[in-house]
Amino acid sequence: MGGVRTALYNYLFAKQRGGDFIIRIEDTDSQRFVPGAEKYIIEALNWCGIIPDEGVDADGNVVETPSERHPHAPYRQSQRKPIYRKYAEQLVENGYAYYAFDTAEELGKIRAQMEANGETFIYNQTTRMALRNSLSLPENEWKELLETRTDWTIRFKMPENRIVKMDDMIRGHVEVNTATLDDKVLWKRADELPTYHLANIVDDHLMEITEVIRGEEWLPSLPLHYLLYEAFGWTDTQPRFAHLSLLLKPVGNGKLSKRDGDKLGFPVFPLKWTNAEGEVSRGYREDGYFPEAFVNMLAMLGWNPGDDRELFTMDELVQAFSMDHVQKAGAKFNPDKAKWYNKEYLRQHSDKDLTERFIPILEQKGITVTCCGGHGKEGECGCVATADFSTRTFSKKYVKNIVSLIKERATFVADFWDIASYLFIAPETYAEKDAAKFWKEENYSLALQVADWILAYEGEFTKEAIEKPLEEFIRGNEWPMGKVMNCLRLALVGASSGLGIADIVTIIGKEEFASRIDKIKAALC
RNA sequence: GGUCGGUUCGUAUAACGGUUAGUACUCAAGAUUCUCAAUCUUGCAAUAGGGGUUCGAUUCCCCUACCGACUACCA
Repeated sequence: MGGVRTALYNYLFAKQRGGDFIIRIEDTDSQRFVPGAEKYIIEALNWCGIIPDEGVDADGNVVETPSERHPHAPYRQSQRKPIYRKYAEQLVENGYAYYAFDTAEELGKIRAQMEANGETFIYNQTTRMALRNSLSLPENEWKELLETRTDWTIRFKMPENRIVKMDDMIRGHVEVNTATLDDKVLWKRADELPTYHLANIVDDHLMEITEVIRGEEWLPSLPLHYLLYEAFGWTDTQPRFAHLSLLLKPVGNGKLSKRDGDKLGFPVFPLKWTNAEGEVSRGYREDGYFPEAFVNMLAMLGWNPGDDRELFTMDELVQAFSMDHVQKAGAKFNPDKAKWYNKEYLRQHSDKDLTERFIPILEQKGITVTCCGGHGKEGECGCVATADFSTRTFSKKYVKNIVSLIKERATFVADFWDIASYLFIAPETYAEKDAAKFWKEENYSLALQVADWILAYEGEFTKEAIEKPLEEFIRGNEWPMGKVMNCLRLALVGASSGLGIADIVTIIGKEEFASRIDKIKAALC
């Protein structure tokens, strides 16, 4: 979710200014390669409607060769391997970086030892001359190491006492003294790949990036990045930066994690994700969220339009987005609000669309949905509502009629079944509490008379037509409306819930109505 | 520990020196209906604490507290 939000803000910002949104795959850590992750990211963004202008082709593949539309390809850093070394070495030549020969194990040892003494190890001005690098070693020695060994790195030579003055589009002016910073590794001889810092600056420069909107975790690296632009002499085209606060867990402290989703019952991934260990994380898509709702909700988590509006299409977001309304503080994610957004979007969807989405669920429940009337004429499907309860076969129009009546009651399409199953299958059982409350002889004897009246009704059998006369009949007899109706409801629904009686009987038809009345008589009388 | 960032109802946020501190979600109550939802109305509920600056601070400054990020040959 956090990643999608970051991408979304980048996208909105770019589109608002007529810019391009570029996908670049930063896969410089061969140790942490996750199969399928790249494809997942692109599919997720695509589902959200965040379509890159560059980096990914129409088939959703990361572009490997430059072309007119993709002048900056390749977009995978692992494929840009040859580019970086010369930039790293240029830095060494100009005195901004140096070769370091300490192995990860050696440094780990020193670090552990110092921590045992309550000290912190930093590879910087205070320690670098005591370590093994091209600054501390005699030239002939380090040159030999450079030739013979393949596990050295290039480290940035952090200036000793400089205040780096930075600007962040969200946070404003930030200053850091370089004395507190360390000599970060920029390039690794072992796999001939850069680290994030070098790759990011070089690629942003080469790809003509004008704005970088990224997570808060990068803020501490910003001085290094500023200094790198300076060392390369690229300050005039240096991008502007914005650091987004993190998404926090709904309860307690800390950032949102997979665990929270599992524990509190909401997805933290846009799409279902299965990791290498086979652990499955649920996704918003699979949970039945509309992408518009997901995106809208995410956009409002840490940003506001400056007024009370809450519902935005992607285009409206592009219009309204503004960096100075991005929140500085971390935002706790609220799963209830996510559901509310989905409910809002659900009712905006057409009955036709919702019907199509409901059909697969019905089929899973053993319901057959057919074209109406079986006339099979092209383009006339869905015109007549038909229902056959014995074979559980219903026409599309029948389903659509129901959808239009129940969609305001649902948050997800998947709720439709729970809300309306009794319109497809007669109740098997009768809710005990409701039966005890309403199914008393003085009530159901009247209700059965009402049922007879309904069955004998000769006019047009629609809700609009029978509603009034039905009510007048009951009131005319001075029968208790609530009690009578709830007896019928018990027969029709099996519980004390659901649509109006007039709605139900006219949807399921007289025949099914009669059958349900007979059924409850046999069961409860 | 150090560096940096942050702090308005439970949550998301508005108010960019002057408001009875607004809105949405959640929750509660009422209205409505044949029930349940939906809907409508109402309600509960906040400027972390302490100092300044100012005629006046949610807003500017400082301190404290708390939260977070970073502190890898990870991104």
